[in-house]
Amino acid sequence: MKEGPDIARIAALIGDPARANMLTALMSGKALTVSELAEEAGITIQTASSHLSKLDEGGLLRPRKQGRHKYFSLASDQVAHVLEGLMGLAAGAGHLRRRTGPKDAELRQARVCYNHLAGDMGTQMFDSLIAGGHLRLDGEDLSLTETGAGLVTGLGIDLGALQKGQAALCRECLDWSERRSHLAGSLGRALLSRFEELSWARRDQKTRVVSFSPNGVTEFERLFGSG
Amino acid sequence: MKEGPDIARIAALIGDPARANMLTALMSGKALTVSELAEEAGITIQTASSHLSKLDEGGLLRPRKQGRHKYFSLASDQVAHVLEGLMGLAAGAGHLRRRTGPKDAELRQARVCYNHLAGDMGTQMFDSLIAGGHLRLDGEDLSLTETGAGLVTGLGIDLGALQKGQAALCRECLDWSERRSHLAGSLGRALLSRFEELSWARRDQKTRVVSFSPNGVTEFERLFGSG
DNA sequence: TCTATGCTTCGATTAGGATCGAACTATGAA
DNA sequence: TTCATAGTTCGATCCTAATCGAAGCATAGA
Repeated sequence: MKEGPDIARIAALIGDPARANMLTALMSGKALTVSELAEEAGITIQTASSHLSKLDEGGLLRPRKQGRHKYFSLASDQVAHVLEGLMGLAAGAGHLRRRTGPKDAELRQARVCYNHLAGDMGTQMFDSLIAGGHLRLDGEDLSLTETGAGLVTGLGIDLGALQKGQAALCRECLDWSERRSHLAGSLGRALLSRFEELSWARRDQKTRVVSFSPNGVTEFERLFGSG
Repeated sequence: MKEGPDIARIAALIGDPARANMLTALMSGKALTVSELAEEAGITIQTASSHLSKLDEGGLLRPRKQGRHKYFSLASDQVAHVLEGLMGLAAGAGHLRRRTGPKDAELRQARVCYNHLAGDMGTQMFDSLIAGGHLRLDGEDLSLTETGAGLVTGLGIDLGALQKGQAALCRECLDWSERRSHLAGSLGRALLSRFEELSWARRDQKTRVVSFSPNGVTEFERLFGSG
């Protein structure tokens, strides 16, 4: 009678309207701050903070501190999957929220974040590397797998030289427009440099926009295509 | 900001310990009466009755009156699927319930997930079917190949009858104890039924444990052996 | 250093709902 | 009919947890 995992704890976490609203907002895949989630749920920041620590403790969220902000995203695809299932039960047809309208299209598509690729293409590359098993995320630590090393070397990047430096090879970076992770660290920097060397991409001199050539787009899609 | 399906309402229904216990009991696939479910949850019949009408109103259960008894079962595979997903999250968060007894080991080896085989043997069968080319996984879609159809028919299952129903033939279901996929859908259900018909396996009356006979183990290994 | 902002903690209040006793209805058996 | 069993409804109690004001930290920027 009392066997199996404690499903009630998790379900009760999702079962509060305020928390459910926050989780629904996070289904966009974006990371959101405490204040944003508070507004999303229609409650004060204090209350939101309390809710978020409960959700975190329950393993549903993944928090990341960045400066004085604290970003939350869903802990895993598994969580998203369960939430979607619940939505299916609740309505059968209800669906996701609309996205925020693109303001500066070029910037949102591809731009430089310090020294690596950010924006839509940055997150796409990151997601593809994870999905393809080239990059592995263990808690906070990001590491390159063997197949990932092969992919990078195949692009003509000297991995040994990168590993000599004292900077981390792989790091997650969260940027403000997509609110999702993309690849930073020395590898992230090397990849963008390599794209430029291959004339796949070119940085605009005055803005942070990164423009891809037609050939660059093709190659990028071949390597990191979502289809 | 309050648009979209009301996931909180459904999750709150599952989030009460007493109701969660009843739902977990119903994961065995059997229909249970109000009194049985009350005992299962450790509450009085009055309270159980109140809970059950709420679950019914929420669309999670399917009630059937039979004489002066009222039998409840889960409303659909979809409900079972969400419950199994929640178990996966709970198990992942380390919120396993209480003592791990010998029952727990049996549950992990082979159990009923609503109406199909789960646990170690469930995932083993699934993996074997994939590896043998009997089942093909394309993204989210799972389909039976020609050789798979042959295998199933050879077991004495009427594939044509299954395909007539409106339920999906093959579906993936995530296993909370193994954290891997096993086979759900009408085919998953048919396979378990067939194992029972052949006296290879037998469901425990009170728990979700599935016990295989010595001969059943042999046959199962012959068909889905990992060697 | 000082100020502004983002978040957390503490305490008090309050509302919702889980629970059970008791009474009531419905079905089946004698 | 009368009795027994299964389930529902009602009312009162009680307890959990959501909520927010206020104060306390922590970080960024000047």
